[in-house]
Amino acid sequence: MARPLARFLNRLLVRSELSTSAQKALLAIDARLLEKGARWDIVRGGQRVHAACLVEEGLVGQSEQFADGTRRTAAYFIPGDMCNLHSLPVPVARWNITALTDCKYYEVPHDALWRAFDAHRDLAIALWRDTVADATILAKSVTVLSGSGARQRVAHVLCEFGMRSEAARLGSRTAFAFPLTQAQLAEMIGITPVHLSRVLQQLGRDRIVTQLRGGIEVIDLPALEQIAEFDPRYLMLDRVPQATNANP
Amino acid sequence: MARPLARFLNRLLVRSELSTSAQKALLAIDARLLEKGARWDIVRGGQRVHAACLVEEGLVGQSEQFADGTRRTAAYFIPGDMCNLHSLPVPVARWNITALTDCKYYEVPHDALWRAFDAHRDLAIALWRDTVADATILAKSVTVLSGSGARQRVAHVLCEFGMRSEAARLGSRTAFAFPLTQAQLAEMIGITPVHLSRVLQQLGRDRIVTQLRGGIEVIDLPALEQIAEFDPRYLMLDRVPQATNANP
DNA sequence: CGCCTTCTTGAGGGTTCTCAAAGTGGGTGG
DNA sequence: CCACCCACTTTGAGAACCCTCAAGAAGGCG
Repeated sequence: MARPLARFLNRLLVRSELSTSAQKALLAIDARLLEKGARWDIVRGGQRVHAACLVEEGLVGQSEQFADGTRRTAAYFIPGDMCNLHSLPVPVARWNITALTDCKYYEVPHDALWRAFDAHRDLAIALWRDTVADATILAKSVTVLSGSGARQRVAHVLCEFGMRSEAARLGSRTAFAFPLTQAQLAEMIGITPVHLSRVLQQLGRDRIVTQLRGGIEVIDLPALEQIAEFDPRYLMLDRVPQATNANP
Repeated sequence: MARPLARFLNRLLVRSELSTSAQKALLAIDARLLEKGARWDIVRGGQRVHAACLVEEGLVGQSEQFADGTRRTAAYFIPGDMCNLHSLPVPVARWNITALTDCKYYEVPHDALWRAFDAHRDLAIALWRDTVADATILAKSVTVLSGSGARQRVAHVLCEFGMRSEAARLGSRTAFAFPLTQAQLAEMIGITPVHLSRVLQQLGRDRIVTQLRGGIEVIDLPALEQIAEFDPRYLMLDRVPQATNANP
């Protein structure tokens, strides 16, 4: 694609207004497209990072390795997400960035992003805001994990994944690709694969969701959202009021 | 105090180098000191926010209200933390900011922060980095909640609270004020108060921690850190390499 | 066809929850 | 100084949820 950052611009525009000059500056950035198989570590914790990773295809996770060798995934990223944007202000990685499935991603050099950051105040704020949006999703994960049982956790992640897929124009909130294995999903929501399998079957028997090959179809979205107590506002998919205070 | 943001500057300096002019600009910001009792909502979700809140005394939480009236706290803030810094790039609150104990805090007007942001590039990056540090703590909470039992959760929050208290010069990592009730702590780590009580007693019987009046004393820090699998690097308390790419 | 990964099913056990009641301690007013 | 009240903590017993272990079924790919 001629404009590697096209999808990322689309994501930024969901949450921020951007001047045409800022948009052009972003689209002018060149980036290398890489392709890796599942379980490839794009970044390892401790590394000095010089580029951010823009997911183009597949799914990427932010995970941590524990003493016993198991991994725990704190967040996932879909195409259009800059999974590593926080590496710009914090260039030493504290987390592993790992391909959860086969995937393609762009390596966007930090210095190009810094130049855009310095040249366009609205873009600088949009980038900051984007990392805050990711943080809000993490905060939501904390409350979901700390306060609900397996059925609600599953329902919530399905609601969120659908909404994010729709916002990224990858599908609709009721029918979307879902390439994770049950083992991966189970680990993300903090239950065992065995129990996840049972919960998904129950949701199927209740005629709320069905699993297709590598995809999810939500049959009864209101019911699913009620189980999840899903309130999509935390995703910030509406354009929030701008920080209008201009440089005096 | 003549310089309301003195503690916040201290926190920023833990993670970022700042030019003396940036430091002066920060210290020159004036802010109103407010005092509120426990359970006071400093900010309610949905509100348009015009000031960030710098905790001066007491504990502040970032929480969400659920349909059944219960609250779930995703993060806590200690003196020196700007609990609301993300409101600068995202001025519509998505969370409640609530006094967990009686507390004092400064209301730091957004426009003053924006002026400092615009005038000092290093400060702008330090502010961004600070919100990323908060996000990293949230990510850590996700992995702790999704992957461990009650004993490890308790151990982890005690380790983290100690380290953060020490970094903020409020105590040491083995002896620090801890003004939360067991009910509040239980809700934060996703267990019931009843069970938390039992876990704390067991930690006491094992001679690992003792509870004082409104405080914690860690008797056996290595044991506690082992239970928690605690690795303090995620707190970013060492000064990370600067993003040195200057404006060309 | 055979192997590999993934998903499913079953049974038993452990952790944590719920509900209820009693104990503790600080603060207040008599 | 004592009595009372309130919020917080502790204790106990039974139940629910989820985990562990193990084995079998299903699907993709050589």
